Amino acid sequence: MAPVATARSSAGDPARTLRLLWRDAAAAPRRGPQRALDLDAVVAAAIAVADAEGLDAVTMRRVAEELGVGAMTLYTYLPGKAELLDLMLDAAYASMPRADATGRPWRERLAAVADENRALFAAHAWAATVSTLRPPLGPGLMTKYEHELAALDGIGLDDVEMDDCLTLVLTFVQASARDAVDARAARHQSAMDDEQWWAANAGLLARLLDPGTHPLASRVGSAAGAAHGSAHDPEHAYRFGLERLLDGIAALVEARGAPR
Amino acid sequence: MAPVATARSSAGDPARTLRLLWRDAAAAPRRGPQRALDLDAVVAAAIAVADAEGLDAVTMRRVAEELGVGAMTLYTYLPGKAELLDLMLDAAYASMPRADATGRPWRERLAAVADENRALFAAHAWAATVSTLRPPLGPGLMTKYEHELAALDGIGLDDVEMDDCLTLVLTFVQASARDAVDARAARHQSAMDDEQWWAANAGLLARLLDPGTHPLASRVGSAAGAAHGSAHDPEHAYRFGLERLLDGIAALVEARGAPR
DNA sequence: TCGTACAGCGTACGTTGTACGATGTACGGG
DNA sequence: CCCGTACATCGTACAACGTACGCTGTACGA
Repeated sequence: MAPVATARSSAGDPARTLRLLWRDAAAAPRRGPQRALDLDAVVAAAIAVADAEGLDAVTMRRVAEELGVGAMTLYTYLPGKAELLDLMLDAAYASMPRADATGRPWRERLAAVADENRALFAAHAWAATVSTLRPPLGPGLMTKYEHELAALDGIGLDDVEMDDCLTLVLTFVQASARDAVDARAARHQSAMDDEQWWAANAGLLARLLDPGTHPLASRVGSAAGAAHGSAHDPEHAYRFGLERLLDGIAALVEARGAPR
Repeated sequence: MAPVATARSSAGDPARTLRLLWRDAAAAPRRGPQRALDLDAVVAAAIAVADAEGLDAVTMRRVAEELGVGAMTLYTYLPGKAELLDLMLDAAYASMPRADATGRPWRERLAAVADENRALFAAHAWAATVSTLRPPLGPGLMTKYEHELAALDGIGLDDVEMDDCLTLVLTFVQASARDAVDARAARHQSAMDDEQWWAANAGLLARLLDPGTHPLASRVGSAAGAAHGSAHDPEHAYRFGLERLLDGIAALVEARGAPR
């Protein structure tokens, strides 16, 4: 088979999850034997496995093995795997380098935000596969959110529009990054990279697809295939899409009669 | 735990997969007992299960049970689950209603393409979770591709740009739809819908987030939360994002000096 | 008529998250 | 100083998953 798991986070009690994310010291126990590890070590080990071998390799057994403990020991640090994913993601957010771009034009600032997120997904590809519908509301995300909103501050948008524009850019960057993850997973599982896959299929498809009934598909499909060497080029799609997105946001900013 | 599987397709031999997608009759056997089912019945059963209970419920055992046969019987119709996903997706593409929009302005045509895809994901939410990096190159996709390229034909873009713009729109619609799937899966697993989740977290977060160090996050976050009743509103994000995207593409079309 | 190609499928294996309960540790009240 | 108890650790077990293997029975071609 060939599944690439994406996982959902935030499954359990919100208060408990927030206490973990913010490392609430009051939650620490008083009696009993000393703990061999701490939460940061567990999260770091999980991230190391995910970076090296993908999110599928992050199993409770594997992370425990990495730390030299039994699988069930992890459950004394965390309620379950969903919370581990929340903590991994918030830690990844916290680790992002954030260049100060004050004074530059908003378009440059927003492009930098997109590139920073693209770099995040390049460093931690697994992060692109985690749903952010219910994001980990930890210190890492909050710092990231504050920084990214600054790119959209003072250009004439209201608060909701600022959030809308940021969401749009981040959704796009994440969607682009998922393709890169899929490409890696596909290569790993089928021992065939995208170019080989496309080369194997393009010839066969040419015999099945009638250019008479599908003139545009035949012409444009082969033009795009030839240009990218495959059915899809994630790098090109990112650069092209980001420019269109910024143009679209510029139209909104101009409609609001903005300075800078 | 809380995984929402997305699955990869196109794992095996490309020629075999294409023969299945295009229902190559020459691949049918000559001797042996009569078959109780056909490929279309298997695919239809799998789609029915996925529509009703999500892609996670589509297991080989479950689909077989739905058809009144043993699990291993499916392997006489298909090489494996990856091919089943390819066939499901191509069948879903083939089933999309396609209104003729010739004569209308390109922006309306492209918005219609986006809405048609959004409707696909509304009818078959599971389709949004399948990677399309290596799409099922079957008749359903080819018809869809031809139809969608027509929306971008004759407006001054070259072949590669037409494919780029279509890819951008489809990537965006799919990313939006994934959020809707995640929302449903989250509700199913945590017995808490997005508004309840946000209500439970917003109050707790307010005590952890310092408005002094995170002024924008506090202000914009609560404005957006109040506007949507949650951390994220997929429906609003779709409408907002599509308008920006079309504006961005319009800038490209104008730069090419287009008519219509 | 019968050899053989094929359909159907029962069983089994290795993998997952995690519930349960046994065992051992070390703190705090007497 | 000492022991009850709260806690850490983790071996075992279970119900899923995809699918490899090999057996049984069918029906076509010679």
